[in-house]
Amino acid sequence: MKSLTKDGYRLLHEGVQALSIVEGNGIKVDVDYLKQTIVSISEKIKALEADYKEHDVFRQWKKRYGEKMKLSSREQLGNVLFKVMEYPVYAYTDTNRYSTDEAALNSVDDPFVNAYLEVERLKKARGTYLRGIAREVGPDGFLHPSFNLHTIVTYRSSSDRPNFQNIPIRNPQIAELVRRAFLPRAANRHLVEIDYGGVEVKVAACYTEDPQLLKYIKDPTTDMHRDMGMQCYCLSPKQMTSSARKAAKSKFVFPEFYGNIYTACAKDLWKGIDEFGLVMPDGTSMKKHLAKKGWKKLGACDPKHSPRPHTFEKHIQLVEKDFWGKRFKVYAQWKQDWWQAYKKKGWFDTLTGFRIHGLYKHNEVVNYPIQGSAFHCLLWSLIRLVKKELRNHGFKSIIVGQIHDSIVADVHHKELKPFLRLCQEVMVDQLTKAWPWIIVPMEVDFEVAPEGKSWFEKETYELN
DNA sequence: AAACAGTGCGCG
DNA sequence: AAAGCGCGCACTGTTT
Repeated sequence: MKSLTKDGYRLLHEGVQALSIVEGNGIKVDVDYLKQTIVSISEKIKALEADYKEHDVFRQWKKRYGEKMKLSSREQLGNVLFKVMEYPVYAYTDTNRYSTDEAALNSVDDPFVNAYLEVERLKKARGTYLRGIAREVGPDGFLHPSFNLHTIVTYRSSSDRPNFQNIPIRNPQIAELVRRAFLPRAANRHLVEIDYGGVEVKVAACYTEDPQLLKYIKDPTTDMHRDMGMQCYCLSPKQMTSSARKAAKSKFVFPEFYGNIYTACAKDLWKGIDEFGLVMPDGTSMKKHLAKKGWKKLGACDPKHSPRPHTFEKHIQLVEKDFWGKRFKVYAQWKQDWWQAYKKKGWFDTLTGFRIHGLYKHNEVVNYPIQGSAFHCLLWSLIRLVKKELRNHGFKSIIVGQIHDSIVADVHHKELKPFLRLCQEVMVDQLTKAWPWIIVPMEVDFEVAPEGKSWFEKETYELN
């Protein structure tokens, strides 16, 4: 990090100061719950592993490795499945070993792998999270994760000891297991999360000034993810569902914005049909519906070969072409121009006051300014709240963490509404005034856990 | 024993 | 133009 502007320097300097206060505040942890849960999960893992012996894969594994057999060795498992038992190889790693991630194991039609994946999920929760948190928690029952600003190439932040920015949430069972350990610091307080809605898309619109993207953001009657759901799965407005919207958002729109290509998107959208339980309103299956539309099977999804006709892959190739060629063509042009300018100069500037020098790939050059500046919106607001507003208002409520586009706070019950109002004023009104390059409306969403209850129990909260 | 590369997986 | 971006952490297997 050389060549910063004065504004950029000041943001990081004050950011470090504000985050050190957040680190000092810390988060209350239910240590007894952690201890008990580690024990009960260990018993569950033991019981599940006892059933392994019934399976052929386990017997073959034992036969091949004997004393050296290790259930935690994916390399051994890969050799047993793909070499010994000769299941079809799903993929290879960078160093030409058998790929044994979740997708590769799911491709194997054997009951053992389902049990194995379930146990591995529990072990991840126990090891990285329950034990990881228990190891770092202080004798007073508070956790003080570090937040770093000076080591991240994109100009976002990171967190460690433990990493507070990757606590499970997507898998509801695992989320409950881990998040029940996080509590407010007193029975009359709430854990609260305030997040910027769609901030990366909004910042992308500020850089690219794409009129279509701006319209989607400014006109609340439009919905980009809904439109893309209809297009990807060939649905009419009446056939469209919220699950198809979610699938399109996470499997097409965001990946495309970050530079993924249609082959990978097609594969994920196809997988998403089962993952999101997508069916037609009349009960017919989504795959049958797509076949009727002329897309009969997934296709090879190999970037080296062009897609075969009547495949879903072919369809998504056309959707992608429309996405960048028609729908967001100004965004596409911006990416080209931005990349060309970088190649000529050797650096690029962010809207938040940084000049980024060095050797970067195309996707990095077009993604970093957007990811970095989106986080800087959060950082600016956090600084203003921690170093100024919360003090001036004499609040007992404090900020205890930060997750890229959201703030986690420990809030006194009596201060709940004024605290949220203040956050909204800083994160929306004050920020927009301070940074005139923000040419779209910002918004924040609130989640609040009941008084004295854990982080797992947070719920959407309407401020009025 | 410590360090390293590789793999996998949790989050935004 | 390249074939999504970033981060931290646990674990294996190998080397120092």
